[in-house]
Amino acid sequence: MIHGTQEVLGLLAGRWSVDVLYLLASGTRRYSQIFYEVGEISKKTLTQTLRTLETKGLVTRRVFPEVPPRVEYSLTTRGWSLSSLLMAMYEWSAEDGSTRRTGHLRVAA
Amino acid sequence: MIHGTQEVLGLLAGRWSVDVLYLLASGTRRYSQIFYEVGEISKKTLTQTLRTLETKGLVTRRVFPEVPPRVEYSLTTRGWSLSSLLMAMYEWSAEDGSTRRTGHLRVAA
DNA sequence: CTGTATCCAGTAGGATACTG
DNA sequence: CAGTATCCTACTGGATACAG
Repeated sequence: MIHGTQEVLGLLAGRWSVDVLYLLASGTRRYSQIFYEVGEISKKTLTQTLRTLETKGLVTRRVFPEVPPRVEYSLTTRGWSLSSLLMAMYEWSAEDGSTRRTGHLRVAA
Repeated sequence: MIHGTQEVLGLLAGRWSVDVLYLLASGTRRYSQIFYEVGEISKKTLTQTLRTLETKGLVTRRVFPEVPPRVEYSLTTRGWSLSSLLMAMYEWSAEDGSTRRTGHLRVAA
């Protein structure tokens, strides 16, 4: 179990993986779009992050042989699958937040 | 959503956090027990990991004023709550493994 | 037994400049 | 536009020795 869990965390390793994954979960993006939308990242790190995510089978890289070059990134099926886990983490943190404030779960009225 | 997700990943940051969490999920342990059961960790890093988990509210540290000293670590409620998320990650990785081999989910006969 | 103190190496990631 | 190349800093964690 430890191993499987670490495997998931390994997929999400790196400062920017989650940001990129969330961004691509809202649609295919070109390199420069990601670069600007994701925020403070350097090009070196962005390229590195994208390549790593590609190697892990989470992201697809599609090159269009044009001038100037165009490269589009999108989630693979596996990437989409993993994004549901990202949502689960977000939901846990939200629930954790209200639980820690109120001492119990807030139930809809 | 990114923020909440990163918060969860922050709780699990560090090479040994998940190992310690899983270990404590199987019961309270003394310092030296964790040290030996977790494997290759150094004492410095173990102490650091435990203190960090304590600060994050995932682990409780209980000191018994004896000679020689005894210190017991266990999960807090929040730690238990988070461990269900660890299980979700494990289950995703297991499902991911069979899906990637077979191309579809394996269903019980 | 349960740590601290000190030193050190490996790695992630930023800054900047350059390329096809 | 979509990267590479180079240099550099900060942080994580291991090794070892020492302490209460």
